[in-house]
Amino acid sequence: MDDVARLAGVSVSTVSHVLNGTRKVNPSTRQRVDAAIVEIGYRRNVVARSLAAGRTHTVGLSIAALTNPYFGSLVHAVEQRLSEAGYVLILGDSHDEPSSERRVVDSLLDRQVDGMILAPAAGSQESTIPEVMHSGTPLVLIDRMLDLACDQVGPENDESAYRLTNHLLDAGHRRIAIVRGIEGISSTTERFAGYSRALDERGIALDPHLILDGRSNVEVAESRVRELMSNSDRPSALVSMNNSMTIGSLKALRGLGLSIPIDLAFVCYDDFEWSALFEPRLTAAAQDVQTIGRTAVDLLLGRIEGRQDAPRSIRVPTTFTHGNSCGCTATSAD
Amino acid sequence: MDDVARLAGVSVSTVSHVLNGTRKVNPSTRQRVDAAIVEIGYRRNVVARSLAAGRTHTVGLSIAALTNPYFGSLVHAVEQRLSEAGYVLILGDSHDEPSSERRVVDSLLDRQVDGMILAPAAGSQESTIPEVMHSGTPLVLIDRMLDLACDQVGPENDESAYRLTNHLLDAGHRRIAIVRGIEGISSTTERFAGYSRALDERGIALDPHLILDGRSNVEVAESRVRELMSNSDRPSALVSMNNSMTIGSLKALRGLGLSIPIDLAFVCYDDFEWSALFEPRLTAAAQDVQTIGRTAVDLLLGRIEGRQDAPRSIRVPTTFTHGNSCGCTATSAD
DNA sequence: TTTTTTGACGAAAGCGCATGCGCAAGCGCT
DNA sequence: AGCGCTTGCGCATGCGCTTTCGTCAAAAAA
Repeated sequence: MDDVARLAGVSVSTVSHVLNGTRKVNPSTRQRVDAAIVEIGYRRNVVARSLAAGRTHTVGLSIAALTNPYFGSLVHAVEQRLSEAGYVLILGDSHDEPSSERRVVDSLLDRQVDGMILAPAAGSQESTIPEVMHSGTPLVLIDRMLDLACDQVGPENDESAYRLTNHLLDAGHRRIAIVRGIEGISSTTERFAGYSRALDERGIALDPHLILDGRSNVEVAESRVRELMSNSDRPSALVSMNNSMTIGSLKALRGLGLSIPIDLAFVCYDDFEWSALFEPRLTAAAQDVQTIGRTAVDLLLGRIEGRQDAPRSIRVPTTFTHGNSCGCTATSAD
Repeated sequence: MDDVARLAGVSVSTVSHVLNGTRKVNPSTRQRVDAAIVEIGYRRNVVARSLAAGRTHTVGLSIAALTNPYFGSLVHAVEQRLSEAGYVLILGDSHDEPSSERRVVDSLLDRQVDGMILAPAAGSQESTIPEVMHSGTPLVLIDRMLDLACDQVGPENDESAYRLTNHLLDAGHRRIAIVRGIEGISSTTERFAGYSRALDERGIALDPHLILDGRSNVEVAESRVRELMSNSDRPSALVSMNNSMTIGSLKALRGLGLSIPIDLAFVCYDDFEWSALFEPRLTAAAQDVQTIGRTAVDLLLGRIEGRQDAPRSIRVPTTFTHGNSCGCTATSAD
């Protein structure tokens, strides 16, 4: 920048101002500066700029498990919105482990991110999120809701699970099994609550044998479902609580040579891009990942801009898709 | 840091040195410093550190299309390796557009990334990659190979496509159609070359009607395949050149009520996590995304560390999976 | 005792920018 | 001519660190 200033015959502050448009500069001067910039091939140093200005135009995203395509889409949505707003994305994966999450978060904080979006790891350490809040860095939680006073955006869980379960109940099923996701996160808890509520309303008691913990891991889900379905007293229906659980379940069923919906009615939370070409078509509650991501970014940018109102907690509704995996004949049934 | 130094009764340089372990410090002093750090709740400012030290410990990744799950996995592999090495990932999406790519790359360069991994956008501007090379920032190209003197790592294309095509030829097919990906990238060119070569070796001329350009877009592929298969003189086999093309093709076939492999033998480049539960099971050449990502990072870190040898160009082989979509009876046939 | 070596640390000069403060010149006005 | 006002720009400080150079005392060698 010194060189540019010298070549253009102005001071560095003027160069800085034409670069940022932070104050009026005489058109002719501006041109000289621009020319000098091109001639030298000058490139601004954003690190120095960040240090001097106290802002990095950087947002950190700590994702729980990049392996999950759901989070992949989330990253995509977030990146897109951020870059539109002139921010840059720093990505970290916590592998759903509290200690990793801690490292990621610390690293992001050290890097002076202007804000942070966090998909809490399962069993996220008590201290790490409060640490962020305490640091003053704007924060919004995504996907998994916590009982904390900060902005959050996630999918509608309870009602969607309730609806899926009810759909099976309406079709006459009474022994409905469930494969849950990983423990300790709101998604799992709330979706399970919706399932319980639906059963409860019909006076059906929860049967522990029908409650499977797939721990959000495809292999685990597969083996649990395989076990369940190898018994003689199989359930007549199964509701899967997230995409990994669905893949695991389907693998298990396929492995056992069972077919949907003949041997088992099946509905699931989360949908897939390829579900349209899958037989049977899945009856599912699909998340609107795009909206979740965008909303989170908008919320965050608002805070960065200085918004001071009370924390908001936003739920993005799911879309119910009726396929034939549930085995019911209704077309637009509920 | 000033505060810490004051509280510990030492100079800032000592604090810096205990923080970084850059010179011997008397244990008792070190403890005083550590205590002061904890007491104050001090957190290092990586931005200032980067400015002073001239290194950011940051690597930029410009991906061609985050929407594609393949790139999602790539991001995951890269992030993992980087974080193991103590680096942080800055992510940008070029949406397969040269102008976007330009912006992303410039932004990364401005941010003083220590190195950069780039999945070139289709039709990447002539100038943008040379710009990076010229800037002196270590660079490795990923997924799509270019005719440039820099490190590159991508999948084996030609041979894999050759093998897939040959597999169909061996089964007796003679009219074999192909859905290609987006133009102007090595993956498309090389895979097509493999296809051509296979046909050529059997003395079969290329039939323009059987060469479909899906432009790496699911919808485009779907409509092209639909067109093709609506004709009376259908091919007896189809080879799809990447995962989006496969989804598009399958959608089209399903839409037309055609079934694989009865109405059409099908093989594809790229495999899916869910392909195991898909009927028919796909005969496919699967990329080893994990290896590609890791290799790229290792290459890059080497350069960052100062390696100066000639640019390497690494091809990661694919894995051939024999399903039943090809309609042939052989079990381990080729 | 004197000299050399070594270990432990401080002072200060930047790194490349942003930005508050201030100065000078030009303007219309009284 | 004197006044306030605007426009256009330079000076200099500081953002929070790293790192070179140098100091000083204690230990080792002479």
